Amino acid sequence: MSATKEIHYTEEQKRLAALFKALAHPARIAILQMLMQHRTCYCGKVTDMLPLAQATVSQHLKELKLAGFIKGIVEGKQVCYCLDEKKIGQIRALLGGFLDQLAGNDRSCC
Amino acid sequence: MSATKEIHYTEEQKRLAALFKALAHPARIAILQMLMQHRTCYCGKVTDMLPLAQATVSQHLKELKLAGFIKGIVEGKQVCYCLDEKKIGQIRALLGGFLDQLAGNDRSCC
DNA sequence: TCAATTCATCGTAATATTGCGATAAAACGA
DNA sequence: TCGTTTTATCGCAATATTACGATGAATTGA
Repeated sequence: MSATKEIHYTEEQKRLAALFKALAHPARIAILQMLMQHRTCYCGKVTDMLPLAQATVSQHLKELKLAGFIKGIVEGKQVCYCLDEKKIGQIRALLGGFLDQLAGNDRSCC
Repeated sequence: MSATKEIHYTEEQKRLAALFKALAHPARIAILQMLMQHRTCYCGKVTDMLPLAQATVSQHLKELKLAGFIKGIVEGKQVCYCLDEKKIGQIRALLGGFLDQLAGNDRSCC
């Protein structure tokens, strides 16, 4: 086993992968699209619009929140979820930058 | 259970999620970055540069290929992997479009 | 206070992903 | 032909994800 084998992934690689992973489920895509379109973004409303139980939706919301895509503001009994525009801007720069590099590359070897 | 509960995810949501999932692992990010930087893109070379066994790398390459990011051209004993620029262009348009929508949104409710 | 509502968390089952060694398949060179 | 090299696939173990019902915590309204 060569020395390079010992090298771990870079922080950037781990960050990119984690962000992509947060988007790697149709339910989470659907939630984000929902938050783009509606103002009504209470957890219950989200649950109504997805083919999932409330506990499962709550879990997906938690993941999106952890990754920085959304924030949840407690409003009495309910929790209002909405897009975290500031963080999404940063995320988009990161992920978009990666995709641009990928597409902008001109090193076809085959 | 309401009628809306029966609704499945849209094809677009499933497609986006599947593409993001292909990028949701640091090893696959590393492979793509490697293919961006080097011309040498044989499977063995990729294996040398990752902290993974050959069988595992082969698996990751397969996933990237299935998702459309790379193609593998058999050259004698070896297989030359490289970015599939055409498909990556389409993928970038799709994923980038989603990210742009997400970021371009101005409906903060909180 | 009490019941109802809303959401999060816990425990758990089912499934998917990741990783590896062993092995198969294909091509090459001697 | 035979051994070597390169890559893919198989089988399996470990871990992670997904989903749900049950339950807990907080708030509201009666």
